[in-house]
Amino acid sequence: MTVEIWTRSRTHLNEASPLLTFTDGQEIYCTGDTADRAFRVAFGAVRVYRMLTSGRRQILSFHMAGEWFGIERDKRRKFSAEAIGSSGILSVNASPNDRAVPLSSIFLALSSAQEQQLVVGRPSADERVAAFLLEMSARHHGAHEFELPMPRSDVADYLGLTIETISRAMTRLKRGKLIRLDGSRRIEILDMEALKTICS
Amino acid sequence: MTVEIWTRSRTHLNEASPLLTFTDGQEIYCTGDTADRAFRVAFGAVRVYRMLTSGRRQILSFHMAGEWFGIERDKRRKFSAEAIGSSGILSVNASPNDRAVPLSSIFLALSSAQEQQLVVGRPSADERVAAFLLEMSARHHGAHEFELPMPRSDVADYLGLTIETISRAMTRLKRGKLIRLDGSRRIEILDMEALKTICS
DNA sequence: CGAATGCTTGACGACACTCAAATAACGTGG
DNA sequence: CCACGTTATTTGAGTGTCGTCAAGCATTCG
Repeated sequence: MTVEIWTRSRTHLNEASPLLTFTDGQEIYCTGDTADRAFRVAFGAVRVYRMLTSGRRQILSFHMAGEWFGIERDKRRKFSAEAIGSSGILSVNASPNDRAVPLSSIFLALSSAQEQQLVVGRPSADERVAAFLLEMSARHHGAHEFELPMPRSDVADYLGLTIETISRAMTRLKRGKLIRLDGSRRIEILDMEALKTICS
Repeated sequence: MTVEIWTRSRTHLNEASPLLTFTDGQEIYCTGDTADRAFRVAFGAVRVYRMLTSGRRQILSFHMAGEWFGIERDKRRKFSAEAIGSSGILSVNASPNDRAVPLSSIFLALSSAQEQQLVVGRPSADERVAAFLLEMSARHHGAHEFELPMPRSDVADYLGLTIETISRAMTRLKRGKLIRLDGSRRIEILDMEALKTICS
């Protein structure tokens, strides 16, 4: 159930962009839905994923404040989207070739997918986790210290690893003085260059 | 060295689309080049890839006749492209938001990248190889029998595996009567449903 | 026919997954 | 504010799978 709070802006004269609020884990859209609208994160975060019949979940992308998501080519959605924590989402009634969705955001989605394709193609767990931390840092404007909005299970399904392997990789990076952990969510990158070297 | 043979068509009044021919392994563009043109495969095939400092090569995508490639967001190319076998390429002088490049091809690139992201995120070699064979079949209009244009080493770098693992997975699928091999390039899919089941 | 290349198969080690337990973090109600 | 229960994360032990190294085989081309 989505609750409409207030109308934030209008991108087109006839298209309202209401701000919807979602609680942690709440569904924003689902595989099979008609893909007749695009979304933008106002606050909080979002995960876009697909379930396999085996029960495995594969997360394609995370989206933070300001980012567009839900841009799909086909009429019916191939993926699902959920809020991570309490989140605010702007919904735009827009077909894919509508100008309400900037072309740059489509290219950004392409670029991100290609980048992530290369990350999960890496053989080593440390490389994937290092790449993930660098991506998260970049999303926080290159900050060396930031908070992960998602639990380990999300990171695991994003990197194609298990939570145990994520945890062990984190521990190795911690022992190597590349990062510092404050709780499991708060990350401080101590050696950015070393992380980049791991990713080659 | 690229050889211009003849002018195939004109998508804009001021933009020629010459047909260029490339030999096996010949470079079409390279990381760092200015991304001021898009390409389309006339015949043959193309691999788009990136080299890591470790010497590892990661192939992002293969492109067959009729497909667009070389569409990148940034001014300078992040990837390289090579011909697979003797290939003909149409070159279009076009910026990303130029209408010479159809929006649908950008969405196709996005969709393909997301799909491949999910394939390489799978833990098992058999799943990746099965997904690859299904993709290749789909590219041949769903044919059950087709010829792979690329060697095992390309498949390996595309799936994030080694040639040995590719070979073993192929052998397992062969032994399970899911496929038949005629040489190493010619594939016949004997049990399409079983392949799809493997991919869940 | 011989050499070169590409593919397959085998042996072995390293690393990630599974199952299991311990610890830490979190939320709730007293 | 603390005690408790719940969930999340870390750590440990053992197994399976993939990568590495090496050899054997097939295919192609001169």
